[in-house]
Amino acid sequence: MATIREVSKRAGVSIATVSRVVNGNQKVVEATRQKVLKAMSELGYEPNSFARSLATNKSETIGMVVGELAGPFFGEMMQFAERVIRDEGKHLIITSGHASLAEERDAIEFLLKRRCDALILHLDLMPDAEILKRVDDESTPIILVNRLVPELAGQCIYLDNEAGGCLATQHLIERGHRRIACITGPLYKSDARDRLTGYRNALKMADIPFDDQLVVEGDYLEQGGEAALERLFRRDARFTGLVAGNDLMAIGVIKALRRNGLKVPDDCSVVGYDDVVMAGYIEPGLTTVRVPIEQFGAEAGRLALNLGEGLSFKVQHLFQPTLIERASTRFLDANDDESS
Amino acid sequence: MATIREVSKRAGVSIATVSRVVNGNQKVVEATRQKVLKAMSELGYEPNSFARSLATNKSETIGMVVGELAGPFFGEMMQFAERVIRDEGKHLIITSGHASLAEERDAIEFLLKRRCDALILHLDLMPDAEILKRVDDESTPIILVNRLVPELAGQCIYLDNEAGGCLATQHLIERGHRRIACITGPLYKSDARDRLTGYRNALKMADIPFDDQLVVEGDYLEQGGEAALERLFRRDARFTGLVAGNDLMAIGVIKALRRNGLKVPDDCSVVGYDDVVMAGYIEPGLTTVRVPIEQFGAEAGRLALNLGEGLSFKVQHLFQPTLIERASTRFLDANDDESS
DNA sequence: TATCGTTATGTAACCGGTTACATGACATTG
DNA sequence: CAATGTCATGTAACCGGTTACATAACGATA
Repeated sequence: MATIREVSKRAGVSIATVSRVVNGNQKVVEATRQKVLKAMSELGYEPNSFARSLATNKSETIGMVVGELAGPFFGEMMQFAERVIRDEGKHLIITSGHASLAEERDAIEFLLKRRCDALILHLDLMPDAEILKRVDDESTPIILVNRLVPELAGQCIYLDNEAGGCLATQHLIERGHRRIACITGPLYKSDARDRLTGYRNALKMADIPFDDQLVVEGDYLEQGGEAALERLFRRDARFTGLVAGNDLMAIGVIKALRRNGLKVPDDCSVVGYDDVVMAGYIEPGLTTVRVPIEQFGAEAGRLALNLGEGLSFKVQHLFQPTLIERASTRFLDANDDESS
Repeated sequence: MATIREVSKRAGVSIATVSRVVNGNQKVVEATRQKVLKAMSELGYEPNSFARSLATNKSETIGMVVGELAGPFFGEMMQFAERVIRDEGKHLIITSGHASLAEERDAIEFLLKRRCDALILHLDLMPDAEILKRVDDESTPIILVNRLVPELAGQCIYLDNEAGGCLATQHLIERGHRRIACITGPLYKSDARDRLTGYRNALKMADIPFDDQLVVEGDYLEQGGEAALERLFRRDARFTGLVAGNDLMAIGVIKALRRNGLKVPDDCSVVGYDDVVMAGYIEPGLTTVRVPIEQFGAEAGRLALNLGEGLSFKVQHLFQPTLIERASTRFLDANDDESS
């Protein structure tokens, strides 16, 4: 593998001149430039990225931590982030937090050691306080996706989850439902709390009294959705519609309803949240709140490039959810009443 | 950020000694070692990975090219590969080939520039010859996943696709089907050809004559599955069962059958291939050939570590498919005959 | 006690770039 | 024509590690 010195010798110039040609940021007379380019291509020269990074203290690399590498949600986010970042000739290193706080910390350390120019973090478990401390301690810019830490709003890409929770609930209210159950995500997560607040707001706007017997805390997992539904049944809660904190739980709910001999949407309308790929494939198609995950990825990538590489893309931080209507919700007929 | 010289000064030793302590490969007297460790932790020293890579010409990084970062197939592969690689303290850089030959080339160049210690490639479009040439030219070890290039068998992790195609077909034959349609993947891909060969073998073993009117070439996409089915219909082909080259096409087929007023499995049994997550969620659950994608990921990771980092894991190269029976296939009754 | 071998540690060259500063060629100006 | 400024290019220090080789300290042996 050719070095810059070999190129300089062959072109009959100094290494500094070769460096200038390679980086194209300083003036070099055209004739010299051509000599250098010729020598470079003859030798098949490729600059050594380690040497460059050592000298410049820049890695041209963005690090990313996701919850799971598998799973539709993260896949699309990575896909779009990588696009944006590679288009600028930078690299994306992805690591997984594997859904545990220790692993999240580990993944971050791992990327910091690599001296990434910026970090895009999708953290499920790390509390705000710890994130803030890290941001203070480290000089590496940190971008947070799908999460709003108020003190760090300028570094966050997030969804208006209150609006999303409201949207899902209003969809059912508009279709005549008044007894609407809610299976939330884990309430230590702000997005789960926000979605619940949206649910309450929608009820209030429709003058439907809030009934805490209709609310259960879930865990964002499919099994958790089933379990939450069982809990509602045990309470003898009566409802004609249900909003789930995410699609996975909604899918669990639909399965559990079916197991109990109930049909969706005939006996109960169900709304999900996220619009994962599967939502369009299950039976019935899941009505859900769409999170623009591709845009999350792309914008997080751009923000990382801005903060870490000194570029200046325009970045949208706050996104609004939209409702995707499929077949899991229906209008309540005049003669329908409460179902279990 | 502290450097090795600062640590050496603080500990009152030379930089070489610090380096020895950090790498732990040469003898250092325990008392000295402790002094160095103390200085290191007091200064919060982290070795600069660029400097190290520059000196050793090793990056401690494995590069990976996948077709798409999104999508269930690749997600799981990445997940398991990353696990294995990170457990050894190495890094995984993932880039996407974005389903185009130019992008596959680009992705490889990209990783080579980074001087990865080994490359794990999931290449859809690059022909064998080009891969062989690259392997010859580059000194970086290359691992191929889900693909067998005969000359490079020791660097491949692959499935017995002939057995898989046979398995899917036999499943239908055992259930009384004799007119079995086959929608293949793109036949320039060896896996698609192998699966087709498996289909033919199964027929031969059951003394069912091969009928090329029952075979259509597809493209491994959902839409392509629908289109392929339409083509079978236009031929007036009659069959009671169908094996698809992958799950996506099988899903397309099921949709198209339903659009034509036919029920699965009542009017036609359908077998997929891959066992993607969705296969378990669609209605009816898809009977399919399971590709052990997690193992592909893990083994590819281990092989990369062996070849690129000098480790010596035991690696399994060839995997056998298994059949997952769900609800999209059924026994043919005595009174059933040909459908559409 | 002189000599030798062993072994922990130090010295310095090297990896391959970037870049501040020096240099020298040439044009411009009084 | 000397002085000055401009600008392309060269020189060399530096980034922060690794490691071959040199060195010094010490114990063993004759």
